[in-house]
Amino acid sequence: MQNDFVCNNILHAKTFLLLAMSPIFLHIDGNSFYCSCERLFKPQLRTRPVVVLSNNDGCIVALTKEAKALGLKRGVPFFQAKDVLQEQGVAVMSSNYELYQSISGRMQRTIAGMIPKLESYSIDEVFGDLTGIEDGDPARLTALAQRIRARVRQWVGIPTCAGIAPSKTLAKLCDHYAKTYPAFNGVVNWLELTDARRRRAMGMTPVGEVWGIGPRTRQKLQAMGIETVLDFACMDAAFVRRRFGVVLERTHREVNGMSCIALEENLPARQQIVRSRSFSKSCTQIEPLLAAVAVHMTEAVRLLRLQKCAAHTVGVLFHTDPFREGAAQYGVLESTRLEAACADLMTLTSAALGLVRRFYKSGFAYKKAGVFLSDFVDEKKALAPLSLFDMEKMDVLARRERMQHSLDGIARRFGKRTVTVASAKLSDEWLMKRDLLSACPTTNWDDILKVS
DNA sequence: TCTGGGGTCCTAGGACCC
DNA sequence: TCTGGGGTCCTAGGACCC
Repeated sequence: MQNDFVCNNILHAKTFLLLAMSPIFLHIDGNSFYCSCERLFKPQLRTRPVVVLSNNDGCIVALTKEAKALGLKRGVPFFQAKDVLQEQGVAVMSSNYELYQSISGRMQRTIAGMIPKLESYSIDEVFGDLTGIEDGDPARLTALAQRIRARVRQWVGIPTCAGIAPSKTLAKLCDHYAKTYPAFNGVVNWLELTDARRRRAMGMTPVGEVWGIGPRTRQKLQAMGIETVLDFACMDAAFVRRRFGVVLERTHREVNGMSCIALEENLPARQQIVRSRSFSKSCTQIEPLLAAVAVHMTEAVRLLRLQKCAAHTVGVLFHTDPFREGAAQYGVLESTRLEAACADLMTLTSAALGLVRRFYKSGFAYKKAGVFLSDFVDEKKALAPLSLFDMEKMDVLARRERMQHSLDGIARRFGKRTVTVASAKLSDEWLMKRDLLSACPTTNWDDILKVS
């Protein structure tokens, strides 16, 4: 009996070890996600190339494959591409994050209903853990991925691609292959590829496509003759570590099929919150800076309270336009540590506005402003440092906290722009330019589609 | 004329301490 | 002749991601 028990345990341990050593990851993302969201409620766009612009309609951040086929590229300034866009009849849209966030939620909830463990990695991407599912049978895992794609397509209306592999980095690479080569029909499963095919695929892919290899590292690698993913995979691990550090070493292992980056189901709380925006045009007065900081602080505090934290440090940033050569430049990045951590709009806003007044200099044309919060503590511990010595101060803070609570309620019920601090209304000349903005039919009653 | 915004992690170097 | 060594904390800068 005892022996059986021990044997069983060893067996279990072995199975567990085996599973732990060979996890299987899924990566799914929306095809040209922002563009697909725009197409969702505008069927007439489905047959046209579409691009979506960054904030202030600055540059192209998302394009459909039809737009890519015209030679357009991500990151190109709008004004440079304007002629081509017009000539080719490309539909051009401003970013509508409210819409994209809402569609993203639908997409991720749909996927979450089909697999046990999910990591929401970005607005249009998820990782899933398929370890132990479908008996680990590669063909059945591919079929599962196809079912997920079909359901997202049907329920949400967004086209996706998927990759399956023993590491997150490889799963993402497989997804890239699925997008690049239509013959795969939207899913590439590393486990189903022969060794020769894997090598051929890696040999055809530029090393910069790997998750974790940015422009800088790509340049350094290329200077050493490393051009493709295959070249990179064949490098000596110790050399990679010595020359590039532990981060790239991890990526190198992942590319070789060794999982080093775990699935993170619960996103760790943020350690800082930054809100900033470029202005639609440069501003020389202090009022737009104050207004922008007040508006950004409202949103920053909303996020802070969402993760149930209080901030001990509050800061502001504002600067002139660095792209304007010859113009006088001035920039500020200043913060202050509060006596006690807090999460109320009044205290944080007045601290931030104080910093703006203190460091503002006239005679400059400002192009961007923002706020940041850091040094977070749990909201329940926020008032602790004061509690014994300064009852009066604590009373004020507690009252502000109660008021903030009411503000939260109003924002939830009537919308987040219903009540705001007066400074936010000082000026609107800095507001973002979004000339080509679409409606928000999934989050705004007034925009709901009418069938008649 | 015109060039996004919001994050994270790692490393190197300096200050300080024992 | 000869001048320690290790730990911690902080900050700035660099690199990456979408």
